[in-house]
Amino acid sequence: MKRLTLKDVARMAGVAPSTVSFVLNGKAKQMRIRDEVAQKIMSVVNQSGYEPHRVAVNLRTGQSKTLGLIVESISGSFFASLARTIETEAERLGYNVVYCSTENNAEKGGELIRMLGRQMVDGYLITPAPGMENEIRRLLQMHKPVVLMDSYFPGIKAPYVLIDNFHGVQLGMDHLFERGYRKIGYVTVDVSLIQLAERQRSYTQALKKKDIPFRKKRVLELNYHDSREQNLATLEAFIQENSDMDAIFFATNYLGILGLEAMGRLKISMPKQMAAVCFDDHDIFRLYPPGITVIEQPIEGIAAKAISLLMKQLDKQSGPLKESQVALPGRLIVRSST
Amino acid sequence: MKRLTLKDVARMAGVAPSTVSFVLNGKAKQMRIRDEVAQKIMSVVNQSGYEPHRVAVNLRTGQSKTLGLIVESISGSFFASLARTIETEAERLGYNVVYCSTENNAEKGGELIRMLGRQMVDGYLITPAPGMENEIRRLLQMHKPVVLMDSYFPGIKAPYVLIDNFHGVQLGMDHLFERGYRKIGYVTVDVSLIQLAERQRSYTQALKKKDIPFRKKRVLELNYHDSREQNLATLEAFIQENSDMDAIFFATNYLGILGLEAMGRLKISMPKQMAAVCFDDHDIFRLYPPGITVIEQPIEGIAAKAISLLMKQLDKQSGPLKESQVALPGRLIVRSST
DNA sequence: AATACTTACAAAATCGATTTAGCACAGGTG
DNA sequence: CACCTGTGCTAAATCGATTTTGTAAGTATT
Repeated sequence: MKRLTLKDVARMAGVAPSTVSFVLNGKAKQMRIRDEVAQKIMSVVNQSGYEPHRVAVNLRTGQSKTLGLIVESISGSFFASLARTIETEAERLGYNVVYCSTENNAEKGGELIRMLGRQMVDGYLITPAPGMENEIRRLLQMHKPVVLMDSYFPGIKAPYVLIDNFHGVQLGMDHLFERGYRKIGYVTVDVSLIQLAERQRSYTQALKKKDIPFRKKRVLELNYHDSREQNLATLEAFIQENSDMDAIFFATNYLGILGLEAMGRLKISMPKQMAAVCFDDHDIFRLYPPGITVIEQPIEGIAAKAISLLMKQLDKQSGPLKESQVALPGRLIVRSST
Repeated sequence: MKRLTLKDVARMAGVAPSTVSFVLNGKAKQMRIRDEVAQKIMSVVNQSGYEPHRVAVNLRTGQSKTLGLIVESISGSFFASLARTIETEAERLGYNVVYCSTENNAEKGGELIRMLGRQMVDGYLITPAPGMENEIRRLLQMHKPVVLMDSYFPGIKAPYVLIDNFHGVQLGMDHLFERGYRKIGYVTVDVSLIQLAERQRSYTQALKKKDIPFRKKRVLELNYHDSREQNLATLEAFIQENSDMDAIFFATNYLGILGLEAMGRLKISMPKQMAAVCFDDHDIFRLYPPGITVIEQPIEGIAAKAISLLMKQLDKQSGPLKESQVALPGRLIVRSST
């Protein structure tokens, strides 16, 4: 009934525990174990179904074979896809993943990192939220393997993987231009994330390239800490004040959903009265009539690349990681909102 | 730079490691440690910021202070709310949570349970999928603490917590009756989950109570393994064949979303031509015009109760758990689809 | 023939905690 | 004075692996 231990296996095979360990860890050659003995051990292991005790291994080696995945919100769809890919990818490499969400709360983020540290995860995959700078700096200082996803901090030189935000917005803007839209509004939010800045920069650049004058009135920056209702009201007012707009670009899917609701309330028909493009896809954009045109993030790609960067760090420092800042292209999905 | 160990603390306090351990684990009284010494130790611990090495504790005590949460799909909204509550609740009790999704795949579910077992989680919170019966039975046999959520297996006497499905459907049906609907269809899916059976039973019972004859034609059972497109087509056909229906009850939110799409395609306006009620809420039901009336699951309640049942099992068997099969009432949220 | 070097393992230390058994001293009892 | 009982702690065993060191037997070298 009790768990089979290495010692048991050793006794059954008539050898010392260390010998079994060597064989199981592929050091048979190195330790000059006879093939005969190694085979005997392997057969005992297979028959008995012995599996090493992870905790004991962890204690001895200091390797937990566990990765920590810290995301903003565990309910987001971004996380959902991310988690799936990361989990399967990690499993393939013999790693487990523990998830944590910061709920957009820097304090909680730091606490989580420390908690995971105590739990002894081998590496961190983080979608950084404002305020987590110091914790991440600390991780780098302690030479813990880290990869950031979706965003990064300009001052901190940690490897990261994200969508090419500039290019993504450009795709959307080009698409709008192609369809003949010119009076294009932009809705963003006042969170100091680099990717939001980048997206907005791309918006203004796109206008400039088309020689369309930038109009401050056309840009709405919502307040992150305001209530949903309040933001909805602000957004409605913005749309009404810009009644001559023919399209709106939403900087995040949260904003896009808000926009859907606002336009629904104002009985503005899409795309007749106003077109809409949103950065980052969402279930609802597929289903909501008439379907919203979006820039889709290459989430699987991001996850895969992030894991691979992390593994490179875990792999007995194989040099200081060149090409460690990666931006993957997004994809335009055209639906009926444009 | 290195980690502080118990031994270090002991040396700093001028006592033996065991003494420190006793004090830290609240066994000072029991072991007759003088208050003076205990206080000295505590002050050293606080000043040095010592924290016990979880892995070592785990190895010695066999307690990982970790719970395994296994859900169908990590992207579902049910999971999202569940995970949040469970995580905070667990943290409060000094436990960590690792998540896993079965992706509706029994084989993967079993594998996960075994993986978690190797990882040595102390207890399991599971939303069971068909085919996981044996793995769950095995857990019970090994006297592993388990609590099922959202569903259960009639043959297996494991504690579970779920919404009162019968009552929930009744709420929805009563609401439909109240609004004058009589020709009510029912859409379900052919997964052999007890909660689906229960919901359907409630539907037929509700009709009977109102002396409305049950008509087989009004019930559609979609095929789980069919593609989304195929099911959509089947559903459209069903709606067209039952053009005299005045309302549809969808048994799950997945089906409800499918229904939304079907009715969108058929240009059936809600609630004018046909009303809709769906079991289990979803973001989209709030946002999709005109808003779908739903039975909301008391997810937080389920999570809290499940944790508490699990803790009772972890608590040095405090008797064989009476009141271990809990059904919590759902709540009707009336929106404009009825 | 004595020394050195391989070979093929075994023994023991180690990771960082918990827990059981033990030990020295003080005070009380017969 | 011998014996027992508490007190207040320490020493050592333990959890289940990995890894370093040790060692006996056989072969090669001088």
